[in-house]
Amino acid sequence: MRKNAEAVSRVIDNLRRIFQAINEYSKNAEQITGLTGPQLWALKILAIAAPLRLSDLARQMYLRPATVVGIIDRLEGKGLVTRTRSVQDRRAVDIDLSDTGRNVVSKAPEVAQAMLLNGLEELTHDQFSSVEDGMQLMVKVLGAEHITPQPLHG
Amino acid sequence: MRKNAEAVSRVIDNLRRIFQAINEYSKNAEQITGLTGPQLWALKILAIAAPLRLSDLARQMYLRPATVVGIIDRLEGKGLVTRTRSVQDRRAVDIDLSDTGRNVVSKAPEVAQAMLLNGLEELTHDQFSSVEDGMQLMVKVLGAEHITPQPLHG
DNA sequence: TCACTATAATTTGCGTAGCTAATTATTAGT
DNA sequence: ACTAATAATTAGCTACGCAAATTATAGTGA
Repeated sequence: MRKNAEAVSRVIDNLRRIFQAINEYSKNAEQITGLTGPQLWALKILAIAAPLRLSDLARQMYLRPATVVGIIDRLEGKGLVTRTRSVQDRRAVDIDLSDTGRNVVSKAPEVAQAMLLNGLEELTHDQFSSVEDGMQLMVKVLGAEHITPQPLHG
Repeated sequence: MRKNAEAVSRVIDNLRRIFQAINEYSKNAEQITGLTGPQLWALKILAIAAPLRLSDLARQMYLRPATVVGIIDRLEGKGLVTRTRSVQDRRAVDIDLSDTGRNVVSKAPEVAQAMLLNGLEELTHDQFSSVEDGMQLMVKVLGAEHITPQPLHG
């Protein structure tokens, strides 16, 4: 179906704005928490699923174990995370949040999340429906239905 | 206005999917072109505005000049970009695309862009209107109206 | 039981990116 | 002519991300 090129451009520009906004919130969260994006991301996953084996955490982050070792090293150095050799399988290591780690992650700004929740609440029902339908269609257009939503690390 | 919590969750999940989809296209583009995200991003900006002073390029990338020096070093090493000392101000350096650079950037997958354009074209007018309105509102919710859209570097 | 293979985490070594602070060269102002 | 400001670069640091090699443990088959 033929469409106004300007309208299409507007949509793409808005998508770019959204993408950048999320990135900006991410950076902001890093400054506030003193943690890098990947570090915060690991903590968020652990907050949901800890304790986790290092390899499982790596899988959930779509990273190689070798990479996650470094991230966990730094988080352990900050006392936010603990390593425990598994008893059943002494090759494996269980990563868990420390009390301070749990504390940090609970206070970590939920990225756009908070602003999003508030903003969405302030829309009228019709507006909200537009957002709902529009986002749904956008996911389809991007072929992103298959994607399991991950935390917007920030 | 009170809303169905599940509906709100769905919207946020879809936003996450969109964010991840863009990131995945980015990674894909990196593999295809053999260039990293920042390198491709610099090229795309240059494709629009070259020649540019290094400091101006840095400004447009929201990076420090010291960082961009490294990126340009690598692009120059690959023969995609040229450095020319400015005649008017011999402190300044003009960065320009080489012919091969122009070639590479023109063939670089326009990220989601191509898929986006096709996908959007296939929507009905009503669906497209939903996307248009929904994205517009989302930008508002995120407070992202002020953002100048940058290429989705990938 | 012994040998072999597979698996989990780690180490090593490399490249890229991002920053600040210091340095060099040039321009502009007084 | 001297000084201050500006443009790019260099030096030195941290963090990611990877592949390949290493170490320790589990499991399996003869």
